[in-house]
Parts: sequence; structure tokens; C-alpha cells
Amino acid sequence: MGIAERRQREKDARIKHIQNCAAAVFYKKGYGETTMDEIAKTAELSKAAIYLYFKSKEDLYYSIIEPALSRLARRLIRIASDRREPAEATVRKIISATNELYEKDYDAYHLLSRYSAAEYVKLLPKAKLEHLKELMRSNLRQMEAAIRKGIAQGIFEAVDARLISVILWNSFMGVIQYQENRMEPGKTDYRKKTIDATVELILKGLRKL
Amino acid sequence: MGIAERRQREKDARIKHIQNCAAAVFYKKGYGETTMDEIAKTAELSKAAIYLYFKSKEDLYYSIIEPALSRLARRLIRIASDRREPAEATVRKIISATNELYEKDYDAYHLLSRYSAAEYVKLLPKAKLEHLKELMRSNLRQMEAAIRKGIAQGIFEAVDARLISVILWNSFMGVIQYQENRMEPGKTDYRKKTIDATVELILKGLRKL
Amino acid sequence: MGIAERRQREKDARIKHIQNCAAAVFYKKGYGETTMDEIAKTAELSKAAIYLYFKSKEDLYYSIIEPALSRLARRLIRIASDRREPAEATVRKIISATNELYEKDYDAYHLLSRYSAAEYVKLLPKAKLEHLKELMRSNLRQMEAAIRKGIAQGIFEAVDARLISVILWNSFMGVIQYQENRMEPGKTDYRKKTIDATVELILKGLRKL
Amino acid sequence: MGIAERRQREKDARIKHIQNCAAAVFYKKGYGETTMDEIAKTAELSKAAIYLYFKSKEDLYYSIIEPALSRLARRLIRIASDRREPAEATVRKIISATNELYEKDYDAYHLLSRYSAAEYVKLLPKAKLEHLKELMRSNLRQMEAAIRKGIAQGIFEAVDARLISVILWNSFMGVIQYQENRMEPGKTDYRKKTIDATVELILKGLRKL
DNA sequence: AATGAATGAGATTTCATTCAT
DNA sequence: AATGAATGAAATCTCATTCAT
Repeated sequence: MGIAERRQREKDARIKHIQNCAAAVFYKKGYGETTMDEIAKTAELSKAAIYLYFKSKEDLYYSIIEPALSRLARRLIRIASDRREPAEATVRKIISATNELYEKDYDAYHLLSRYSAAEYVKLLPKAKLEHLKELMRSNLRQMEAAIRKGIAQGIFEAVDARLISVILWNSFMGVIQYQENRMEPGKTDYRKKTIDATVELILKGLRKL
Repeated sequence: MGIAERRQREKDARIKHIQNCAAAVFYKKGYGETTMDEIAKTAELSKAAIYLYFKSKEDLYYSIIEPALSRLARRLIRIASDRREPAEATVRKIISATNELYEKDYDAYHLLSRYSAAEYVKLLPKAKLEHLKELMRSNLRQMEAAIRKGIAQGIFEAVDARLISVILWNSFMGVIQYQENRMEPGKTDYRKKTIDATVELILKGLRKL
Repeated sequence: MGIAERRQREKDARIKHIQNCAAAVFYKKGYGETTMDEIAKTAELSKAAIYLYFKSKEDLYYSIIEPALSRLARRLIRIASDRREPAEATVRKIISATNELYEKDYDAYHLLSRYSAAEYVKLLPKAKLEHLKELMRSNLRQMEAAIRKGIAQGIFEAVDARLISVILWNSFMGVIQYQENRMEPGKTDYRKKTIDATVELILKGLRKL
Repeated sequence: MGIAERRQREKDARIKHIQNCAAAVFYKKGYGETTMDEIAKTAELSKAAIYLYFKSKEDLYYSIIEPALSRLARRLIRIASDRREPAEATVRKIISATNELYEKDYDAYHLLSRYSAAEYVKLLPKAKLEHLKELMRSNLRQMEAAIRKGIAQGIFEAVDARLISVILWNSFMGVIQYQENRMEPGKTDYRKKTIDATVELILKGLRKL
């Protein structure tokens, strides 16, 4: 039993290792420009070994994105479910949970910020695509709920909650992606600072005077 | 003489036609997933014909991006050069000039919103890459100048102009990219509305109370 | 009539012009690496114009080689037909006629020195190929006759005339080709000097002591 | 350990196999007319397999030529270094070493006899080209040294050593190339006989009377 | 479990040749 | 007579995937 367990642990570790390496390459080059060769080299494994664990390039890609997004979706649902918490705090939590995931699950999350529906359409089978879309819609709904709560709490002006949540989400994504481009080693903090400032600026714009 | 002129006009038209078709495909699929075959088919030309006008796939790609970005950069410089205009108006003008270009030069501009430095790094020769980066930096500088002007005019709070311009720009880009993903025929207006709301929200957050 | 004549002369001139240009390119690059585009550019004509005068690339190539080789063959036959002339003089005449042709019909003759049966086999239709081969064999036979005559005249040792003519011919060809490789502008004389020295050396080796 | 070794041996064998097949095709058709498809078919491998071992057509070509020429250059240097040996023997040894290599390293050496600087210029990067040229110059220098030695030994007339070595080398090359063209299965001996006769003829011409 | 070797399918690019004007 | 435009066919090269060991 102990042996079987250890085996499983090792296997999981190897899977995780491959995913991390792959995510880094996918992020750096984009799906199309990434070759299995480069992933294998990065992971210090043979190409064939990759195929022991993932049945295709697409499968590997999806296996990186889906769990990260899924985890995030669950977390945001939990955060948004607190009806009593002041809306601003909830918004901040949503953003920082997302950001945190980004930091912990670095490579996987990278990829999400480059999300392009158009690309996925040809990449993924319909069911998987729809699943991802639903997770993203869910995230947006949590943000929307937080804004709505703020209006109900009399903190925010009577804005279009849906519109505002889109704005917040897009701005956040824009910052991540753009700052990533500019990023150089040791400048990670700048990204977080920018995200925080963005949120504060928008929250200020939302507040009733 | 008239003949030569007409020939030239026709040639220019064909070049523009190819660029438009290519841009649409590039945008839809991303650089890597786009094949010359598909571009040719879209343009209703043979693959070889494309190569009469562009010497490589990369050349074609660059020929679409560079002029659009270049035009925008020049325009923003002109807009930002008005020292007397109230800062808020300048910011709105910058955004709407960008957005307008986006609408007029639809296909070319599409591509820009998908800009990813990381991708370009492998795609373009160093000099071309640096040129594009400089154009983008220039755009950011114009926005920064506008924010700075607003502070000087006593309209905006004493914010970090650089940071705010990054936020504005990123948010704008995020909205374009994300809304594009969601876009379906006939919904274009929604994007404009979202962008305007984003700008107004941020401007409100910037104002001195 | 005068007009028709002039027309014909002009046409011939243009054909010659194209052949000269083509020969230069063929020589520089070899048949396979030569493109019709480059020939056209060298001739300062459009590609289509070339096809007005030659029905294919191969046709153009053959039209350059055949007449030059044919001319040479006729000339060598005439030279070798003098039964009384001392053999050494005949050998020298054969070589220098060949060399002269080389200088006058520079471009065309260039090509011959790069003759490679193997290449021609795939290039030319059987009949044309056989024709060229026969011309070459004829040239060799004239040289052989000259050697044989020398033996009959008691000037040369009783060598294998066939073998010696092959040697002479090959050496001559080798020098042309090899020296061509080394040639730089203004060094043409070196080639002639080398050829003459080769012939003298071999003649000396042939002489009865 | 044994496995790794065997693998390496097999790999080397496969590389050699591909080179042999490629050399045969290159020789038969010339570089330009040779297609990777034909090489692959000759080697009974897929095209892609060729690219596992050679990174381009040019690379494959060079990998055939360079070692053969390099080996020959080293061998000739050794041969020419014997100061005491009678010059005629040295000359014969140089020629027969070259010829021998030609027989042992058949396919590779074939190609060399078709050496055309003009062709290589567009084919090979500058550094590789210069390397090949230097090897060829080296070979010529060894021959020159042998002639010079003969003069010093009082065996040869006071000829221009450089010129004579060029003649010898060119004649030799001419014979190889020309005879190759004429060659049909079972006639190999004729080539060797011709070469030997050429050398003897020239040596005879060189000797002091 | 892991890998080196191999490949089919498909990508970009080139080029001899044709055609409308 | 001449040409700009266009193209089908073929060349070089790449890559996700499989398989024997």
C-alpha cells in the first residue's frame, strides 16, 4: 500500500512538473508556436514520455487551464456568498483572490490572462470550450453580485452592475496581460501595485459622494 | 501615363485587399494558427500571388500592424500637444481616437489589441520589434502627458501620472480584447459603450472632490 | 523588304542578347539554380518576353549550347582534315581553335566546360542529348586523328592515340573549368598561359626522343 | 553501457548510410536538381527522418564533402613531407592517394570532382566555403612542393612549379570528371588507366633530358 | 516507465509557365 | 512585341504523434 501510494505521489508530481513546464512555454510562445519538443526539453523528458501522461497537446493545454480556472471559480463563489460583508471589501477580495491564484498557480494562470475565445474555438472540442466559458461567466457573475450588493448597501451609485463588473474584470485582465509584457525579473511588485491602484480608482469612481 | 497610374492604383488596392483579408484571418486565428493557404483562399488568390506582394508571412503581418500603429501614434501626439485644452477632454479624445482608428482600420487594429510582446519576440526581427515597442511607448507617453496636464490644471488629484496612464491604457485594451471575444455580429455598440463607461468611471475617480 | 529585313535583324539581335545573358547566368549558377526571373532581369526584359523567343528554359539552354558546340565541331573537322600539316601544329590548332571559340563565344562556351552528361540526361530529351554527345565524340575523334597522324609522321612515339586524345581533351577541359573557378577580373591571360603550357608539356611527353 | 554503445554505432551507421545515398543522388543530379524526396527514397527513409540527422539540405551536402576533402588534405600533407623521396615517386603517390580516396570514399569523392566554386558560392555560408577553398589550396601546395623538390633534386627541368602543379591537378580532375561522364558499369579500370597515363605523360614532359 | 527513432500530414516558399491587355 | 499579374506544382522543412525496445 505504501508503495502504491508513493508511486501515485510520484506520478502526480511528474504530471504537475510537466504541466508547469508546459505552461511556461505555452505562455511564452502561445499555443500555436509551442512545440512538444520544446515542452519535452523544458521538462527534461522525452517527447514520448509526455504522451504517457497526456494524450495530446490540446489535452495537456486544457489540463493546465481548466483546474486553475475551476479552482478560482469555486473560490470566488465562496467569497461572493457573504451577503453581509461591505461590497468594497468583497470586490477587493475577489480581485486579490484572483491575483493570489495568479501568484500561486503562476504558470497556469498566466495562460488565462491570454485567454482568447477565438483561439479556443478551433483548439478545443465544443464541450470543453463551453465548460471554460461557463467558468468565466461564473466569475463575472460573482463580481456583478458584489457590485449589486454595494448598490443595495447604499455605498455605490446606482450603476449598471453588469457593465461595471465587465469593466472591472477587463481592466484587471488588461493590467495583468500588459504588465506581463513589460515585466522583467524582480519587478513583479509593480504589477500588484498597478492592480491595486486600478481597483481603488474604480471603487472611488463608484462611490456615492 | 494614365495607364501607369491606374495600374498603380489597382496594385495598391490589391495590396490593401490582401492585408485586409490577412488581418481578418490573423485576428481570428492568431499568427501561428493562420496558414497562407487560408489567407489566399480568403483573398480569392493563389498562395503564390500573395508572395508577389509580400515576401513572407511575417512581412505581411508586419505590413498590417506597423502602419496602423504608426498612424495612431502620430495622431495621439497631435492630440496631446494641445496645452490649453482641459485634460479630461484630451483623455477622452485620446481614447476615442484610438477607438475610432479601431473602427476605421478595423482589421489592422484588431490585431493590435492582441499584442503580446512575448509572441512578437520570436516573430519579428529585433529592429522591427523595437520599432513597434517604441510606438507603443509613445502612445503611453501621450496619455501620461494628458494626466499630468490635468494635475497641473488642478482638475485631477495629485496622482502618479505614469501609473494612471498605464491603468487607463490597460483597461482600455482589456475591454477591447475581452469584449471582442464576446462579440457577435450586431453587438459592436456594446463595446463602445463599455469603453466610454470605463473612461468616465476612471475620470470620476481621478477628479478632485 | 528593307523593313522586314531590319525586323529580322532586330529579332536576331534580341535572341542573341537573351542567349548571352542567359548563358552568363547559367554558367554562374548552374542550370538548376538559375531562375527565369534572373535571366529576365539580366536581359532587362520581362519573363514573358523570354517566352516569346524560347519555348522553355530547357529550349533556351539548348539553343545556347548546341550552336557553339556545332560550330566548334565543324571547325575541328576542317582543321584535322589537313593530312600534310605536322601533327604538333594540328594539335595546337585544335586546342587554340577551341580556346578561341571560348573567347569569342564566351558565354556559350563557358557552359560547355561544365558539361556533365549526368545532368543532361534528365534535362534534355533523348534526341538532343544524343546529338550533343555525337558532337563531342566528333571533337575527340579529330584530336585522335591528329595524334595518329603524328605517329604516322614519326614525330610521336607509338602511343595509344585514343588514350592520348582523351588525356589532352580532359586536361584542357580541366584547366578551363578549374581556372575559371580561380579567375578574377583581369586574369584571363593566366588561363591561356596555363592551357598553352599544358599542351606543350604533353606534346613534349609525346615526342620521340 | 553496451546498449548506449550499440545505439551510437547504429546511429553512426545510419548517418553514414544517409550520406552515401545522398552523395549518390547529389552526384547523379547535381545539388540543385536533387530533392530531399529522392534522397529519402534512396535511403528508404522518410524525409523527416533525414532531418533528424541533418538540419538542412546544405548541411547534409557539406557533411559529405568536408570530411572527404579534409582527410585527403591531411594525407597529402603527410605524403609531401618526405624530403628525401624522389620527386616522381611523390607525385605518383599524391595522385594515387587522391585516386584511392576516390575509390574508397566513392560517393563523397565523386562530388568533389564536380567542384565548382561558382556553385558553392551561393550554396554555402562564407565560412564553410572558405574552409573548403583552403583545403583545396592546401592540396595544390603539396603538389607544388613535390615539383619544386624534383627541380631541386635535378630530376625535373627548371619549370614554373606552381604552373605545373596547377596543370597536373587540373588534368587529373578533368580526367576524373570527364571519364565519370563516360563511365558505365564495369569500366572503372579505364579511368585509372587514363589517370596513370596522364601522370606518366606529364612526368615524361618534365624530366631533364 | 521511459526513450530514440520514425513518419504522415501539412506548413511556408519558389518557380516555370501562361494569359489578358 | 511586350508585360504585369497570376498560378499549379513542387521544393524544403516542421511537428504532433506512434512504436519497438
